[in-house]
Amino acid sequence: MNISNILDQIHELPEKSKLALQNNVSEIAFSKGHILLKANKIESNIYFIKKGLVRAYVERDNEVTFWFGKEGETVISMKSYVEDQPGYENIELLEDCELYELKTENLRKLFNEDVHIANWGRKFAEKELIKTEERLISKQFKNASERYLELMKDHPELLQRVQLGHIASYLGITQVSLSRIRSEIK
Amino acid sequence: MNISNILDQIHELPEKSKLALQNNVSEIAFSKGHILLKANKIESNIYFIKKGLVRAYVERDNEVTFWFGKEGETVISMKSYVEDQPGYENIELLEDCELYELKTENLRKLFNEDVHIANWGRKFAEKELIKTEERLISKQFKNASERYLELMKDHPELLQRVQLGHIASYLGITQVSLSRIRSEIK
DNA sequence: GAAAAAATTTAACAAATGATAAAAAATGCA
DNA sequence: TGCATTTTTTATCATTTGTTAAATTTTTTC
Repeated sequence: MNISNILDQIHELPEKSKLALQNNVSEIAFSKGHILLKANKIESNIYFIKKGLVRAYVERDNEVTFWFGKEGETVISMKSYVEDQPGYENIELLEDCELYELKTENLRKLFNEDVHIANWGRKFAEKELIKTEERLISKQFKNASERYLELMKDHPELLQRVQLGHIASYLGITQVSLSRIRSEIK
Repeated sequence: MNISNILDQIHELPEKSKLALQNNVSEIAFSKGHILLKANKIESNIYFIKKGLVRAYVERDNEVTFWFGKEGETVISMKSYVEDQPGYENIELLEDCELYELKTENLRKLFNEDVHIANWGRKFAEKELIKTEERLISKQFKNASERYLELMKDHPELLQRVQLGHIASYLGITQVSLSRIRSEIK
């Protein structure tokens, strides 16, 4: 997935604005297991995933996974990006990844200079918001097995690429409960 | 809470841009029980709450409340606003309300014309996103009584203004469970 | 202020999920 | 290939939350 497609997929941009963004993007690769963003730290970059898979998790007694990101998606510490404050999430690579890197600082400059890029950034946040809102609502009505079936339907490839412990955590249940649910479904 | 404060609280705006926004805002009042936004309908306005309290809920077998809005907050069907598609939420007034009304269509025009307003819209979505993300994470680690205590701490006034059935639904539990939790805490 | 309606609590039992431990299966690596 | 490690499943019991119904309290209305 190339950077031009990724940017357009968020919101279409005039050629000139898109180039301005692309000029601030560099490519970088890390291998599986690498921690890309760290909790309790102000992050100064955002990343677009060219290839690979990552997860966001919060540490408490246990680790709670609350997001998976794959090709075309954006890796970002919202707290850093929006409020310039340390975020709560760690981002771990679940596969070797190729990434596009963009400095938040440069993006902010572009937001102030170019109305198209400002609206692109607005669309980005709006779309993320809708996804998050839908998950919150799903969590509020559906029990664990319904949420599992929903995930299988919407993102079947995740089940191939992610170990079940992380999936269970993402669904808000223990791995043991997920195993039980899976055995009941068959 | 006046419109100028509300707009600035989202993100500060140069005087000229703020006036451009304010010129598109009109005042309107409805009484308790009124349904301000309807599910399965493309909404063409957004509202800022000058005075009063509302809730957003989704209908299934039962009603699930997933948001409360009070003075200074924005009432919006994200699906309509972002994707021009019918939203899933109803917005009901829990108290008599005074509102500022803004046509989505006019706001969109301003987004394209004024970089300050585009960035204001970006900040709005970003801040809403952070709030939603925090709720999702809270839902993922915390059990019902922890979430109740958190709500009591962060928004104690809600408990005075909203009936417990709605609070229970917002917390993702039944009213009976909430009663049990409340009796165990005392 | 009394009757009616609505909201909240209590109780008893059912169902879903968690915790812990052990067994089985899959994966990684020498 | 075969051993060690990690992941997943299974089993048992504990805890939390849901369901239903009834009792109590609060609010609304006449």
